[in-house]
Amino acid sequence: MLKKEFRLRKKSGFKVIFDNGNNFSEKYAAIYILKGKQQQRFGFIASKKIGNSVQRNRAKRLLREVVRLHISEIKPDIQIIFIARPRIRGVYFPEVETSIMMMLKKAKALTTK
RNA sequence: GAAGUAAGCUAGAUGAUCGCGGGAGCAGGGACUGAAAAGUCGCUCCUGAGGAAAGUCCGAGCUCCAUAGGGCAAGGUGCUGGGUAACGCCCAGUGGGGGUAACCCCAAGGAAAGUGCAACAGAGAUAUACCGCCUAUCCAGAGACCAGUCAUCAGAGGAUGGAAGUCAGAUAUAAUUAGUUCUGUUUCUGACAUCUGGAUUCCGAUGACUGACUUCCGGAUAGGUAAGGGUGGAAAGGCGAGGUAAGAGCUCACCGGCAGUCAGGUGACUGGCUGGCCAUGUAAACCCCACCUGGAGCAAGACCGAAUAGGGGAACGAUGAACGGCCCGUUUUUGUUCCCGGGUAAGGUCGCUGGAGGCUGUCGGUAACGGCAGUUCGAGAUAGAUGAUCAUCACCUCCGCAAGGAGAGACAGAACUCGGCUUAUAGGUUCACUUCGCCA
RNA sequence: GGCGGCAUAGCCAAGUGGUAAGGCAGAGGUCUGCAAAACCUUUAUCCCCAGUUCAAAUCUGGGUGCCGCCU
Repeated sequence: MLKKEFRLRKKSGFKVIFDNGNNFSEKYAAIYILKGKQQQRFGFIASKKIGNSVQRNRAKRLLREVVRLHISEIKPDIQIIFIARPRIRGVYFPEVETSIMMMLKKAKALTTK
């Protein structure tokens, strides 16, 4: 779990990103991404397609863990919404991690070293 | 040892690193967000999912609507007694059903208050008479029997006869002889048996007619009957005996049900005695009886803050609104609906967890449960915490002689809080009991 | 989180305990020189599992899936 500072907590915050952001997707998740001069924030969504509440919570925790471990690599002025997809059920963390990081790199959300 | 029955327990453990929610303490100097209320950012310690947290099916607390009131309607529950804050839950019993048994299951009041429904089949579905059985009368017919008449046939019988035969007698004759002596032949008479013939009569059969009687069959009418038929889930208690024209609880024995009564039990109910014989099923159909239920739900509701408008027009309107089925009653004074235009749409805090709480002991109670004493504090989020990685051990499966290796680990995530029910669930484990087999 | 509703053939659907209407679509056939139209035929685990009843799509209980309302 991220600190509250880095969470998207308002409905309008989500709405702005959905309306103006770019979207990417891959096997385990889809993302909406918005770059600009805002506070760095992240949101996580798991719909009922994913499964019951245990499976939905598990999906969001995996995505949060990816962000937590790699937050220093992500650009500081960016807001991202992660949407879990049904195939994430039963998958272990390392596989999700590599997959998500590949996508973020493709979306140019990482700081260039 | 095998197969079961029942009641429980558990729901991997330990450690390390990096994180998250909550509480307390420290720092209270500051920084940031915001219009404000308020929130975010540091360190230490403590703490952080379940037996079902689930389904939301019942019951309560709590909050608002009136201090939650009355009647009707509507809904729910439904053997008895107890437990409980309450319940549709639990315990103990009663009755019924299942199982060899341990044990399990049952929405189990009333069908004799009334109404409805019971398709198809069947004569008939809550009362019937179709077939059948029985009685009486009538009609027509048939068969058998009786009497009479007629006809035919068969049989018995055998009159008057006929034929040939045998025997006896008489006569004539031929030959013969002593001799009508014997023999032969002819004719006649008699007897016998055979064959033929068949009158009257008798008996029988068949047919026709007449008369009388009885039986049977068919039909009609008037009744009696509910044994039997066959349908159906269900056909007027069951079965047996007596009884009857035929039958029938018509009578009787046993069983079952009902009513009354006596005894036992708090009661459901059980047992005994007596009586009479009537009752289809369905109430998870309406209904009757007893008991229960006011409505909404923490997105309840309260407070703080910001913005704003107590805007304009039209219609309805005290038979209004609160009041969510109706009436009464109470309260309120403007209310409701539609149209036009404007504003807001990233509010916050409390409610929020110490409670019908857990654990231990003891006492009462068959038990559910309750009393008393001691002890203990175990989540409180709001885009919604409880996670990720690694190591060791334990359990299960597979490979392997082994060392070891590989894999799997269920159902499922608090959302105001409790008590239940129901549903999902890999495995592991404890105690008690039943049946069968084997050994001693 | 709370409250409420629905489920009948491929689709739309009627159905008051007693044989599951109807329309569209599909398939086959009749008709036609070929089509269209018309006509005929055909297709049901009444979401699932139990219970009540002689009998359940219907009544009752439990489950599954879908939809809607309340900030």
